[in-house]
Amino acid sequence: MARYDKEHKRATRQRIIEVAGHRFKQDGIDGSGVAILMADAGLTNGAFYAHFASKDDLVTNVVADQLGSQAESFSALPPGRAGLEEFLREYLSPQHRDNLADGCPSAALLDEIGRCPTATKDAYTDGARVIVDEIAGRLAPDDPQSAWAKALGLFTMAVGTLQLSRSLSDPKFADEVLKLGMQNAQEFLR
Amino acid sequence: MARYDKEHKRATRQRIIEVAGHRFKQDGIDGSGVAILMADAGLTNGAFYAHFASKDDLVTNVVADQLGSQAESFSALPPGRAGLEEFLREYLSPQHRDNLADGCPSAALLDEIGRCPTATKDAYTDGARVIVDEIAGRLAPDDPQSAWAKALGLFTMAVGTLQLSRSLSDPKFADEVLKLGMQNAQEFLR
DNA sequence: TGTACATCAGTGAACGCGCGTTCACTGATGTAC
DNA sequence: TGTACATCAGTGAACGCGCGTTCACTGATGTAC
Repeated sequence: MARYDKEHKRATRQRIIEVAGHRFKQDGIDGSGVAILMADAGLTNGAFYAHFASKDDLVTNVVADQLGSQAESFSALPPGRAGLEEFLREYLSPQHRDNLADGCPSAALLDEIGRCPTATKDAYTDGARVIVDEIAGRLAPDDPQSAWAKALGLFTMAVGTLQLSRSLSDPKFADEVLKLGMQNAQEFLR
Repeated sequence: MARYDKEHKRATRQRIIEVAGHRFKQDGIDGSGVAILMADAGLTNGAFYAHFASKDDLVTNVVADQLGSQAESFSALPPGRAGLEEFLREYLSPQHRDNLADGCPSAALLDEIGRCPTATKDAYTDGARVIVDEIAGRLAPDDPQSAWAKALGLFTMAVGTLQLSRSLSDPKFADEVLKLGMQNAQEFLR
């Protein structure tokens, strides 16, 4: 029935979602037009609407995908606090700061997501819950509930620290912010 | 010599900077066109370039103005830690979360500022230094240096917490995030 | 095995619109006499 | 005091451009016989 492999269209759609994730984080959501996203995916702009109802629809899918990937990346880490500390060390590194496109979606997009329609915020809400759960579970494996405040503190401080370091034109100051951010994070882990 | 009061043009320029601050925080920098900024100021778009060299130039001035105002607002607070706690209580309130336009420029614009040209980041860098200094001075009046890490932790966590609360579609979750954020902030103040 | 056909992912030009920016101009103002 | 003039902050139409979206179409594919 289908002219192409059943998977073909699904794979293309997924490819668009992934390149859009990179582009959005690099240039912002408002700053990334549909035409360039499609060019990134090796397609022309007209094909976009065979995959998504609108740019907003894509944004919602990108947010879900990005948060999902980030949550998944936790499973590649050593278990418990050790893995969390490793995550934070990479998170608060100059490499992560200087590589917007491959980095944390929250740090790159959080204040734009705050202005997005409800559907997009829904996707973000679901994704954020999973990530904070994961952090809390590593802080207190026996009673994650009890560590939710700490987990939230770690998450928000890490996001804020990365954003701040990215907004400083003085490289020494920017590096210092990351270093002190890691110091504060370790305070949370104690 | 001048047809109008010497202060007239300066006042208009300042009015544009202030309404642009509100609009940028509400709709984002990319999301706010020059025409609507000028309409907000009660003017037409053509007059813009008598006051600023470009939109980027305005953005830089807005960032400096916004951070300066925020720094100034600290002087209206009670001295020492008590004032800091009062500030944080207002900062992490649902009212602040739901009032983008009058709120913290960092929470509303930080990841957009991270993508701005150097001149804008310079303005942000100067402004941020003053604010973190202010926080550190309240944490450790005798040796502000020693409290810089803590001050930075408080600032980044507060910014991240507000941004997160604004991005959640579940109102209970969003309120909980603010509550737990204040709990974490108090941990820093101890 | 070879040919005619139906499918449909993707093309690329076009839509109206708002963007940042330019510019010839207007008209209210303070100054000169 | 009253009139002609110079100033210049602000007007509003226009520029080329990229935006999100639409649509008639192409052409590679798998199917039917």
